[in-house]
Amino acid sequence: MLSKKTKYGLKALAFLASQKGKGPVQIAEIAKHETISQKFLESILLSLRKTGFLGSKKGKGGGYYLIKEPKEVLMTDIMRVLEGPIAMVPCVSLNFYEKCDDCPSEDDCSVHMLMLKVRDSALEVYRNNTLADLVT
Amino acid sequence: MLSKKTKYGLKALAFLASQKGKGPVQIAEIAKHETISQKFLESILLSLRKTGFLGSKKGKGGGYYLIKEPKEVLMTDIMRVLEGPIAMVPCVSLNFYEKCDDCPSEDDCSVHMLMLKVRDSALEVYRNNTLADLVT
DNA sequence: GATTATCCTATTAAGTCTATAGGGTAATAG
DNA sequence: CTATTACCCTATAGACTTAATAGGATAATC
Repeated sequence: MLSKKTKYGLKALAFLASQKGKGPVQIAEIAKHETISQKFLESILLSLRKTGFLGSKKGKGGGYYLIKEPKEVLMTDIMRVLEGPIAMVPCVSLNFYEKCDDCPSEDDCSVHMLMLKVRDSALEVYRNNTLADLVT
Repeated sequence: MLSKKTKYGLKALAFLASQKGKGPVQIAEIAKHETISQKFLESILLSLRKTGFLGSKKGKGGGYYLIKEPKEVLMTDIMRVLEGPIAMVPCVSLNFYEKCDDCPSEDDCSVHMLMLKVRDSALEVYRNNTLADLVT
């Protein structure tokens, strides 16, 4: 299940991409347009700023804006920041690898190979889509 | 994230597939071999029996056994029973469709199309893998 | 009829997710 | 310089889900 945080984050990013070139957009405007709790959205945008996707400007006329061109922003990078690992088990995660605590051996795990295939198929989608693809 | 229920269920099914032809296998034996809490596994096996994947025999010499040939059991069917929807949002789910409560319109949702692609890619993997593929 | 092993319900402990509260800080306009 | 605007940051609470446990009921076998 996709978390609300990720879903709202994606919607906000897509909205900002569609407003590209019009200067900073206020949280309140994004929240209203996408029907998202403003306070919750605030924390999501903050994390997107800290991870380098968004810039912000304070005070009157301030708001959030995209730093890169939508076409340059891969879905893999967005998803990892918002949702975390793309893999469904830590033992097949590229960026968040961990040994599964309930598995004595990865080679003997009947689930390992299947989840590897699922991860690869998801990765292919995310690698072939950018923020620009969310807008059109 | 894959739930423990699903992971344990898959491991149990794979073990039963590897023991195919040796008669019923006791819960205790499966739990020990896969290092799973026996009581928790009990409830998982029960749900797999109620959904037609496993048969069971009570009393001495009893246990669980596969009903179909491992090659005949598609991963799509197993995953839907154990994990639930394959889609990451209800609005792109084939078997568990629901309108997203936070979306006024699916056509205007920037996330919808992407999640459709992710679902399709996962489906392709699950449709091309059977229980037999977990064993080898 | 004693033993074995599945069947079934209820409950709890832990963790995560979503959202809210309440104020602090910086920039801008006049 | 001061009032206003809008982002910044931490803490916390409520709801929900998951993982696991407890305790016994039921059915089959020897």
